[in-house]
Amino acid sequence: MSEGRAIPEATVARLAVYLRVLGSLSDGGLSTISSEALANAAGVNSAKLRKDLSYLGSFGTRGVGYVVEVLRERISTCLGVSEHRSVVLVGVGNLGHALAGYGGFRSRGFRIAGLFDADRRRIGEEIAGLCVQAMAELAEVVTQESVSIGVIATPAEAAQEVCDRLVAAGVTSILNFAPAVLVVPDNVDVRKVDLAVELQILSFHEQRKAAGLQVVL
Amino acid sequence: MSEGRAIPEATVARLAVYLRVLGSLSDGGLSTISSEALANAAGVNSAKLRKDLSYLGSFGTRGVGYVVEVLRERISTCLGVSEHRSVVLVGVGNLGHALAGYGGFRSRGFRIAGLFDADRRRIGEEIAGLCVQAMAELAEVVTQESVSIGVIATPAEAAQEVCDRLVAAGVTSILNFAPAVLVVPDNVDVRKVDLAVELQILSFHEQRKAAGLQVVL
DNA sequence: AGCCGCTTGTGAACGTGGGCACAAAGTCGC
DNA sequence: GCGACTTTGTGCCCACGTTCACAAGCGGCT
Ligand SMILES: NC(=O)c1ccc[n+]([C@@H]2O[C@H](COP(=O)([O-])OP(=O)(O)OC[C@H]3O[C@@H](n4cnc5c(N)ncnc54)[C@H](O)[C@@H]3O)[C@@H](O)[C@H]2O)c1
Ligand SMILES: NC(=O)c1ccc[n+]([C@@H]2O[C@H](COP(=O)([O-])OP(=O)(O)OC[C@H]3O[C@@H](n4cnc5c(N)ncnc54)[C@H](O)[C@@H]3O)[C@@H](O)[C@H]2O)c1
Repeated sequence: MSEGRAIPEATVARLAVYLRVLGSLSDGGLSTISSEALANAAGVNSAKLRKDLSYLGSFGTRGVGYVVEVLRERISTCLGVSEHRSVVLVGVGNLGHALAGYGGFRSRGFRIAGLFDADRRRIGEEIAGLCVQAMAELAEVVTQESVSIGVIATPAEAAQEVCDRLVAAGVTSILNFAPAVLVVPDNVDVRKVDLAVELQILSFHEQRKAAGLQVVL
Repeated sequence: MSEGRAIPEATVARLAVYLRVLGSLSDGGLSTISSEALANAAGVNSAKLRKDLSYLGSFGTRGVGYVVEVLRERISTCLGVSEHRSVVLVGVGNLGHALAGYGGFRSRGFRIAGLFDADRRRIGEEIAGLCVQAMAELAEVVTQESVSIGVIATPAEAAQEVCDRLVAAGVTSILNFAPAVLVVPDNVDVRKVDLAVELQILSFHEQRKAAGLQVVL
């Protein structure tokens, strides 16, 4: 199966996980790995893993497995992180501070090209070697540094406005931490992370478990 | 369709979103809402929304829509957040601080029953009215306060160990922010939030868009 | 060189979820 | 009270994703 084939959304998400797991493994000095072993480490079914990898071409060796370095290379390229990709972060409050200082960004293929906030008092503050800038400078940084991804960590009320400014500046992918539904043009991708939603899903299953016990009693 | 029916995972996730959107709307004084309007606000298809709600029973009024308060009540109950549910947070570093201070927790049905860290220097520190406690006290708090959900915000290396302690203490749902695959018993649910994975998924689509342009040129 | 055992890559079956389209059921105006 | 209009609830079908199972392929051992 060659490169040009459409890769399912679910597969893309797992590829990112495989890449992370391979990162830990190759530190361990392992040079090849079987689908079974990698699948275990990633917490998925081995057939699924093989099918996922088959979308990238077939470069495993039957009877042996996959060469770790080739695999990493292949997945990185597919995900577009074989060289660092630039992101901007808007909203440097509680959450924004944590994100700005987070090393996992860089080690997994991203570079923070700028921090932005609307609050004058925050501007100029230095976090992890970067200065917080005014919103007015957003467009220039996005253009200058070829930023394609924007992260929103402002309050929900400001999210749509910030989103619009990011899109106007040329950003075509947005990761939104604010609990708000964003409206964007067709060519822009949005992913959202809502902590409360995650907890509520867990809560739902707790509810179920409790109900199950009731029946047993 | 009555209560006992199995609710699809995808529906549960959306119910949580509907609940959030209803929160903003009922502040607006609206007493009823049509599936069309709510679907728009939540960014989904109206047929899908109606099907989702139908799993909770049929309590809409044809020709009118749904009574906002009834709807909120119904979804809250289904998700098990009609009264506050207790959670503990382990790992009060950069991310943990932000989470501990986050108001969206409480307003969406959760109460932080305890903050825990392995670092002696962090113990005793007060955040949002709660003191950081030693890991040794974890089990007691979980039991005492009927905590069912644990949030892990420690480094990846410590995640499995922390997870094991949470499970041993009686926690049956875990939200994991550490980039690590957790192994848990069957009766325990795990959800993970991995920022880098989210960014890599966006990056993949950027890659695609760029490839599309190449073809055009 | 040939055979054996291991692992990949994938066809086919199955299950879940999404969306259309419409009948059923209610409201509102007259 | 009746008819026109609105909106729900859902049957049906299609697309996507998961899992099983196995033939094909490769390395290593004799
Ligand atoms: N803190 C958490 O742990 C957490 C967890 C999940 C989700 N969230 C969400 O993330 C978002 C940020 O949370 P927080 O706790 O960091 O809030 P915060 O209030 O501490 O920070 C928000 C920051 O955004 C800035 N801001 C406000 N309006 C802006 C605008 N129009 N343009 C640019 N910057 C603007 C503010 O100046 C502030 O610095 C919120 O939507 C929150 O719901 C937070
Ligand atoms: N900071 C971010 O924005 C961010 C974003 C995404 C994911 N993450 C992940 O979240 C986790 C925490 O990130 P962070 O930046 O807050 O790290 P951090 O180092 O600032 O905080 C980690 C905390 O965990 C505590 N800890 C370590 N081992 C422990 C143990 N065995 N038991 C209990 N507590 C222990 C430490 O004392 C520290 O307080 C990491 O896994 C990181 O990869 C962080």
